[in-house]
Amino acid sequence: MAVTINEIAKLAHVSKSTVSRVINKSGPVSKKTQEAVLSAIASVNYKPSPIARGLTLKKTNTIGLVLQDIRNPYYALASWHVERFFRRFGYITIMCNADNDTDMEKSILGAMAEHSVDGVLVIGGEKDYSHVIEDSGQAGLPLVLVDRETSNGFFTEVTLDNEYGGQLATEYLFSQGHRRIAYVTSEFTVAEKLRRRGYIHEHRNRGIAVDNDLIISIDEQQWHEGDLNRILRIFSLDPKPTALFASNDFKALQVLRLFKRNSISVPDDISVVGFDDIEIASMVHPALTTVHQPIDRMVELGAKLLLDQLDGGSVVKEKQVLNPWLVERESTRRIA
Amino acid sequence: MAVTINEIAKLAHVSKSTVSRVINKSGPVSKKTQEAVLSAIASVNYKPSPIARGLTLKKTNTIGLVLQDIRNPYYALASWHVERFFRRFGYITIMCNADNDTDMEKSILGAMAEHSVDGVLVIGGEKDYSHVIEDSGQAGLPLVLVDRETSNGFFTEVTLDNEYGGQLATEYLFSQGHRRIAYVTSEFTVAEKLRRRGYIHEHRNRGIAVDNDLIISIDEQQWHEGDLNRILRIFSLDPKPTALFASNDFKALQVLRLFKRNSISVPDDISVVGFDDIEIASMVHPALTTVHQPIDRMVELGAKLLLDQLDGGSVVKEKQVLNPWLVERESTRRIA
DNA sequence: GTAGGGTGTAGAACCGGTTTCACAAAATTG
DNA sequence: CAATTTTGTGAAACCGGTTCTACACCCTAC
Repeated sequence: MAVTINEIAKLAHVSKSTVSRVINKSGPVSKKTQEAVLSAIASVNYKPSPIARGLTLKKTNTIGLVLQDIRNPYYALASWHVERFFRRFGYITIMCNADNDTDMEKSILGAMAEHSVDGVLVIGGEKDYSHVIEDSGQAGLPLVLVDRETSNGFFTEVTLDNEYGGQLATEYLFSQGHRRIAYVTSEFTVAEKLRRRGYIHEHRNRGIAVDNDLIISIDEQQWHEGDLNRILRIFSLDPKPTALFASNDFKALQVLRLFKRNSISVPDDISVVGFDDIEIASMVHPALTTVHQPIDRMVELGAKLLLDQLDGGSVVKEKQVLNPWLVERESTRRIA
Repeated sequence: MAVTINEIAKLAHVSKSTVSRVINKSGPVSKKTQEAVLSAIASVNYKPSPIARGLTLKKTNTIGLVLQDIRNPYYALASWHVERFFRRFGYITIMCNADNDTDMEKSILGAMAEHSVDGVLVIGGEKDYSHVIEDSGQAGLPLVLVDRETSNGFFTEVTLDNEYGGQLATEYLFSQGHRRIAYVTSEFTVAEKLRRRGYIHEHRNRGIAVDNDLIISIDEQQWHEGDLNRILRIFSLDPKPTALFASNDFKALQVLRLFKRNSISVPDDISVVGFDDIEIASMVHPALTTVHQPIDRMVELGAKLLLDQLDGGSVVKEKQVLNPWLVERESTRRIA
């Protein structure tokens, strides 16, 4: 179908090895033949096949991207950065969703190895990663983990300091005069557990006791009537909380909606802080004060580390931890 | 690195052609040798390389997905469906963002052809597609377009009946007793133009004159102060509109936010209808009444058509048009 | 009993590249 | 000017598969 190296060789009256040399500058070629080959290439718009090339070079210029669910804006944004980054360096990105399923993830990793990706970037996911060590170790596949906490030090990792983030949100609310701060979370993810730790840690720093009645953990993706009531019940506590910290923006938005329906004004009746700073956070009313997670930087750092590995650079089997920061918007206010 | 067909051949004391025959069931093999080969394969966990295979078979089990911007939830959802669909059939999806740039799109298509994808699915994008005909035609690459209006009939296409959708929204508002309906749009996309046509068409059907003062076209991605004021000015018209139709949910959400800031109640003071039914539409308060675009079906139909083409089935160079439907939520109400 | 028709298998060619090797011609050196 | 190195090039091997061809073997049939 497409034009091959042999035809170029014929056209330029040289051998295919010479053509290869010209293309890759991999050996001495006289000025004259080089021009002949180049013009032959140009005349038929020849592009060497990455497949054939990959066969001998063991390099496909393809990287695998494993994420949990592209429908989640968090991963969508991350994958946007990944694809953009690697395209700049001539790589094509293969994207697969693991849907928070470890088995799926394993099979995806297998498929990627089969398809001879040069390296894999894994973003997110909560379970420990030891089960893929043998697979990836066996394949010797360069692997970088972004936003995935693991206990072992086998991988190159980039994560966010979630505990510090939880502390940041809490500290901010304290600084705004709040003393009773509710915390809405789930115990699904490692990140959320760490954020909770930050919340508690900051209370300790201030010498303020943590009231467990203020911590509402809802272990459901979809909130039901009962869950909503549990949140509303914080208003019958004495003294009432004046602020609420949600373990992520998605939860914060649902809280915002709940309050609106029940004619509870934010931030007049209660201040609300989220976590992640997803795009919608600035679009709702009141716009959400939240802890910003610099996914762009995390992903780019991860991508860069992977690229370094591919280019034969030193392998950094090290955890890089980035810091979040607080973005002040309309959902919080200072109180007396 | 990885184990090859030659080692299997050696292990099973047969030739590599026999191994190939066993794997692909492409020729007669005795029971005994088959078992020997199979057990050799199992013993070392051999997986044939898709790269080497692709070289002769000209089939890579890879499909290219071109979209405008994965950060847009619309495309994110679409790509989720695409990836899921093709993975079921053993295909890997390569995803690239064109960022609404035709040149970029062209180069992406080139890169995909180079990487020998078996077919390409293009989702969205507004410009005419004729510029890629020569490229893709030359490469003979199977290509399916989803949600991309083209004038020529060169491609297999799946689109939404946007005009009907515009009509649907308008008709619904009429049926709820509204007579003065504002329309907020931009003239960027073909889809929006068609939706506007539906809005006008439905007015004609009802014998109601279209008031051009009610049509507000803002040709900016990001709305500024002046744009917002233009929208607010509809309330000084006489008679005031009682409903507003936005050409997409993103605009509708911004309108909702604008109204909230100006203490205009939705749906009490004015009803609002959007278009697309993006996920956030049901999460805001009041939840948005909108025209649902069945991206899932569109994408799956497109993917299916592409798959048919890959499997050597008949090529449907035909435009398939799906219908949207209205989803009633909280942002609209019946008036006297 | 031997010609004809399947099986079952190995060997070789091929896919489209890269790379090693050999060798001739040109350039450098003593 | 002979000896040696450098430069330029083609032939061949290789990457890991698939497929075509050839051939041996066994079975049926006339």
